[in-house]
Amino acid sequence: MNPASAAETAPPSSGPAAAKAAPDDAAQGVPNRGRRAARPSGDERQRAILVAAERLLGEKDFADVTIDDLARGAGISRPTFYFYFASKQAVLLTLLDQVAHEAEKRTADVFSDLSAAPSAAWRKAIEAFAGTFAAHRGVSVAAAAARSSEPELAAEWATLTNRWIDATAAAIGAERDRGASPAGPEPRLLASALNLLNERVITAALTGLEPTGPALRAPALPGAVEDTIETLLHIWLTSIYGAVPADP
Amino acid sequence: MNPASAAETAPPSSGPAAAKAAPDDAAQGVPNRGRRAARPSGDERQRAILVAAERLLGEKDFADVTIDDLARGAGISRPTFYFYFASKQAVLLTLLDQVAHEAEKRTADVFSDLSAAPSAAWRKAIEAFAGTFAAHRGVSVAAAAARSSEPELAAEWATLTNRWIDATAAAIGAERDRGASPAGPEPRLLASALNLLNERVITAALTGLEPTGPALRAPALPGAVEDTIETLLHIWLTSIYGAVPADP
DNA sequence: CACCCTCTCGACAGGGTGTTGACTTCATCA
DNA sequence: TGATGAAGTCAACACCCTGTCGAGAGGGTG
Repeated sequence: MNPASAAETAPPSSGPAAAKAAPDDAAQGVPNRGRRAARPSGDERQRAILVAAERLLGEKDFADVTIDDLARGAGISRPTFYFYFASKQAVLLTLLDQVAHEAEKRTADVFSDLSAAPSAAWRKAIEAFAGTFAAHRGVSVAAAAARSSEPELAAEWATLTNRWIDATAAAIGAERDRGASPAGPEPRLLASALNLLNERVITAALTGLEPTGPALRAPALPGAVEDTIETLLHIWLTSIYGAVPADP
Repeated sequence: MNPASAAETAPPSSGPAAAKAAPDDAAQGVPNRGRRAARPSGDERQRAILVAAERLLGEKDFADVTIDDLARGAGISRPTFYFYFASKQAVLLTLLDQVAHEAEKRTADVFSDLSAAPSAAWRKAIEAFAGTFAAHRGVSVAAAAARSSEPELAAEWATLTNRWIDATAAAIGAERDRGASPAGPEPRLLASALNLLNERVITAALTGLEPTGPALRAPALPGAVEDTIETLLHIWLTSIYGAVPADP
């Protein structure tokens, strides 16, 4: 049995390492970044830990996941876990890196056609934002939670959201420059607030138990998520393109 | 078994009507989450724990505060702590109750003069919101952080913010009824999003600045907090009173 | 074959949580 | 007054989780 592949219930028998043969693993089409071995390679083990972590984060809170869970999920012992990661947080950090990397692709050309159809473009941006969170619900929720007690995680999260904020601020500035949008708060300040708005509303929707309004309380209702996105879009559009009315 | 732990640490499978309060907490609006009051020295001890907790939360993360810290801060031993509170979380819950109780007063008449000067009224509301957070920075930040792993805390936080959301939604509905504001997203949906916006932006400001001291009162940059509030107000006003522009 | 380098885990140390059971105080009442 | 029982207190314990150490087991390489 190969502990790296799908062996879920890790055999606690430490005696004979059963996974011994498996000689021609590298003969296949997938080159494994140069390293190959009879017993599962370090790369495979490391990936197994990450896979186990993402699966466990779909089942329970990050705080409730122990290092033993991670290790057994990857078919190794707890001390061996420390050969690959310094801590639980380091695993989450790596996972967050992956999400950030994927998010970069997803949001690359989001603001390309702003002048043609602003409303549609902003909607695309918000949906890209929400889609990135939703596609990695466990990691997003865990990172948002652990952020407050883990400075490294907070820093990584900050750089991730700063990318969005920078892009948003640039887009707002461009809209003002071409006269499509009136003056208002400093673009970066407005962009920060709007992105924090999205972050909070979306994580609230993802965690479920939050005060996000009647629509999200009953997720069975069709259109609940669409209503939320529609509300976000309304706030983005009015705050970017609308002017503050004067008091009577 | 302790009298306190019997009441507070509710097993998830136990009776649903578990929040049966002790008969002696009718003197205040704050439910008694600790021990059932009996001896004055006991009350003082309980209060000493709460005071120590709020002080410690001004110095370090909630996760870094141990029960031993709390106990020693109150001049008792660790086991004695359990006579008064079932857990660290129960202490934070009680602190959050106090904040909620105080917040209720603070935000009672915030929307009274909306029709006279809408902009000024909404600003007052946002400042009341921010002021409540800032006045209890440690508790707010700790509760926002622990919320994700403590369902009871999440529920308490939800009822707290739901009060604001209800008031906001009612005010938005009133503005629409009197013709001051155009149609838009469902009032409660919009109110939820706007309140989550405030929560996130304000906690970000609270955690981002100095770890100690009244962050909102004396920020590093003079005017930084005013700018943030101004940005929030801009988003509130435009999203409540502005209409979404049509795409060309 | 000898050597090293990657990889593995049993065993330990340490710190945190929550519980137990014996003990002290003290108000109350027969 | 002395018995009673509830309120309050804590040393010691059981347990869980984290992180480390040192003794290895293999393959790759000369």
